[in-house]
Amino acid sequence: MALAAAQVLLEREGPEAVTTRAIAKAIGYTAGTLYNIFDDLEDLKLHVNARSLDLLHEQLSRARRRAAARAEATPIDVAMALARAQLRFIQKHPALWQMLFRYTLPSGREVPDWFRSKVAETIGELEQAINPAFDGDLEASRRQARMLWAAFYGICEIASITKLRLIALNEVEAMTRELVEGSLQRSPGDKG
Amino acid sequence: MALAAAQVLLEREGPEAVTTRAIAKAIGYTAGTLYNIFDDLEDLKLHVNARSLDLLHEQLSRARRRAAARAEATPIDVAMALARAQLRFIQKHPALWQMLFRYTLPSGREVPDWFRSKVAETIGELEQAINPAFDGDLEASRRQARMLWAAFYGICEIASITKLRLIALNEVEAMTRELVEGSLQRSPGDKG
DNA sequence: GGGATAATTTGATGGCTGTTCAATTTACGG
DNA sequence: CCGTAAATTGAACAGCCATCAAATTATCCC
Repeated sequence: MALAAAQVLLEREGPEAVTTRAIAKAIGYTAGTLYNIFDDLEDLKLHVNARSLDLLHEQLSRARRRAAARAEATPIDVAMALARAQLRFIQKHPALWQMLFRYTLPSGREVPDWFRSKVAETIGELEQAINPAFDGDLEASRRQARMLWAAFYGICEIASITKLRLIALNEVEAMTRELVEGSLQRSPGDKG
Repeated sequence: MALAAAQVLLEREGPEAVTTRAIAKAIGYTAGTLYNIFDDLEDLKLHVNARSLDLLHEQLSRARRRAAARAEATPIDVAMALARAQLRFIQKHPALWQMLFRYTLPSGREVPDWFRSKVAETIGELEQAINPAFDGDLEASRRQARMLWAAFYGICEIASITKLRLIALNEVEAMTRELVEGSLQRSPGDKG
């Protein structure tokens, strides 16, 4: 499968090694053949990202279910379990993570709907995690989940990607805890 | 100046239009000449980013001073003023913002120290803003500032860059307020 | 001013890249 | 076994970054 080969190339030699010729050679074909399967190299990368997203979603889902199974688990506990699971994913597959979110499409191209849905489903795990804290207010839960996920995403990005050394990796968990507790520990209806 | 030409190209035709030939043509030279000034196209982009960062820093600094001048201004107010200033920058110069933070260096290349310092100085504005809330604990203030900035960065990214339609632009301010209040409204020493 | 030296600019070139497409090879059904 | 359909190829095109010897321009000293 071309996607598997692209993924291996991505993880082993970095994003710039994902070229049509390299992928084709890895699966014993020629560059032209890829254009019978995918519209584009961009299209191929999108499908690689879809696989990564599925993998991430699966691991998050597993982590959430395991954390939620404990009777004494608070929404904060479950959210933190999700954060830790995502951190494990990032550390285990840094190249996949990088391609998945830091990659930007050429101007004028849009992310297809089915991909957007995948992302929404993944964030849905966090929504389910914090849902109990919003007794029934699904809309507030959704909003807060997206906010939390985006904020956590930012922390991960600043910490790992650019190697700016602004946030050390061992600070991420503490910062995330601060973030999560700040958002969930106050009573949900509290508008300041 | 080559940097100014590159910036115009970036803002007018997007990141993929920033090529050696295009920049050279814009300033009436040939591609080769750029290599007498910069090591690399990567090096040139780095200097473009440095200019953008200077501009952002200047606008943040102005916003912080103006907000802090008001006697009744709380740290939350000043932090929110900074967030709004940064949002204005992103909306006014989307391409600069994109190149500034979403751009990733080829594997094996590091961000130089002087650039790291610039970023740290910019985040320093937020640190100064929230400093009064941490009565004297500079280290805690620094940590919280970096956390807040990274989280806010994540919200901006998810909202604007990928066009995932997960966060609408008019939700950003409310989410940021939630974020800032959650982090600053609890008493600083409060560890849950 | 003139001539030697240094700095700057160029144009051609090499090795990549994604993408297209006619020609060839392979597979399949009658 | 043959004819049609599908799959694959390899050459080619246009663009990219980067290099470097050659040509041009500027500078300085006499």
